[in-house]
Amino acid sequence: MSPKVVDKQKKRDRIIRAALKVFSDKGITEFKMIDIANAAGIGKGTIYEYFSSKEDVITGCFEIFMHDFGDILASGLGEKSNPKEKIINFFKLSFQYFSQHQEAMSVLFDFWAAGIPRKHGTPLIPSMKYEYFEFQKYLAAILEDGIKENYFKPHDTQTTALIILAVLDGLMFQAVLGVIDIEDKSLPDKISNTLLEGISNE
Amino acid sequence: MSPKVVDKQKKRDRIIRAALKVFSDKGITEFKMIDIANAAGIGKGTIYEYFSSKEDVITGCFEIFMHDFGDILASGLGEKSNPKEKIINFFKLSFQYFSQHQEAMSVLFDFWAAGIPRKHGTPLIPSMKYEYFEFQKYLAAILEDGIKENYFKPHDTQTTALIILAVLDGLMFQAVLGVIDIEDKSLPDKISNTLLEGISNE
DNA sequence: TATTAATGACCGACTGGTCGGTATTGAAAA
DNA sequence: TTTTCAATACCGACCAGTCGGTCATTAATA
Repeated sequence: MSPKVVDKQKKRDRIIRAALKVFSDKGITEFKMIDIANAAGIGKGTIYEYFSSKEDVITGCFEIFMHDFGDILASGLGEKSNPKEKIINFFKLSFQYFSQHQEAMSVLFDFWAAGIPRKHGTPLIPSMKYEYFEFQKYLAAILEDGIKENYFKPHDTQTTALIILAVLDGLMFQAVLGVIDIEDKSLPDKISNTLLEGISNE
Repeated sequence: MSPKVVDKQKKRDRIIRAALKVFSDKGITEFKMIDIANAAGIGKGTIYEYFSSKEDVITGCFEIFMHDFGDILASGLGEKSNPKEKIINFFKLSFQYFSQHQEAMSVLFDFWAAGIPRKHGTPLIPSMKYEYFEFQKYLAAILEDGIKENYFKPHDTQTTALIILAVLDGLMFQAVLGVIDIEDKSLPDKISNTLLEGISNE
């Protein structure tokens, strides 16, 4: 009377991991459902037991992706370091994460593009804007602390937070393009130094 | 004995303009050839008189796009201004261009994603990396001048050039996402000020 | 044996590209 | 001036291939 039973969550996760791998090989615009099935070692129909549609797989992956990355940052930027160190570490941790998950980087840009609102129709990933605001708030809070504690001069922290995110986005793009080397350990320092000290003479 | 003759280049251009409009409505991953035909007021078959394939239309548009933008920069950053002003103007001109061509911004990210190399197969826009290097060289040269003329302190100009491009990429993304307002005239100044002076206290 | 999980053959909607035919042009012939 | 005609431009119905999603069937489990 007891039926066959599997760990639904675990299997869903296995499909997502397979999907992320497929995304990095073929890109979000090119992959087929059968690719994921093959990568996960299951039948195509089985995917539909865990996801309602192709779109659902993509958004599911995006959520896992952002969640993972957010966790890395939150646990890496502990309370022990000062605001200046936090900003430096933000870049270090990001670079580290992406160099350990090279396949995630190119996927990121497909997600980015899929989050762009179009004149007609909803973006594929509507939560993108929300996620972005979360990161902005997080960074702006660090900057505010830094001003209070005299590490930073008073400035528009919301805008600076966006600049920091912009730099990170742009650099990840350059890494995927092959313009910079994500493994270059001196890069995070150079970047944070530029942002902190500027390039102007005096 | 003389056949009907049309200005091939002009018509090709008309198709590209129509395509750019379609791209911004539907995105590069969603548009159909018939969309472009309708937008250009011609038959679908006619497109294939001017382009060999759907892909060819996309890469053709990319080239026009980069060409246009490069021209704007080259003519805007005249020889009369000093290196510091040039950096500031780089952001001003870019913002101006994209606020005047809002439809181009979201297309830019589709291009970006289409330029990303995948493990299997060639990227849709292989010239992306090359174009990026061109912009980097251009900016690095301005920075070198600035160091020589004592506007900037000595630093790694290649990396800074990439940071500047990264900031621009990231901000355009934010604009498309609706996180920042591209019309905000104070933004280019804030950004160049941050890059020039830094945020550190002393 | 009851119940759930897994499957992959199948369906049908969709679309890139083709191609046979039509329209337009302007120089040359009448 | 008018007609002719060959070269070119244009068109959209059609074809062939593709792929997301379904569901009847089978397998596994307790």
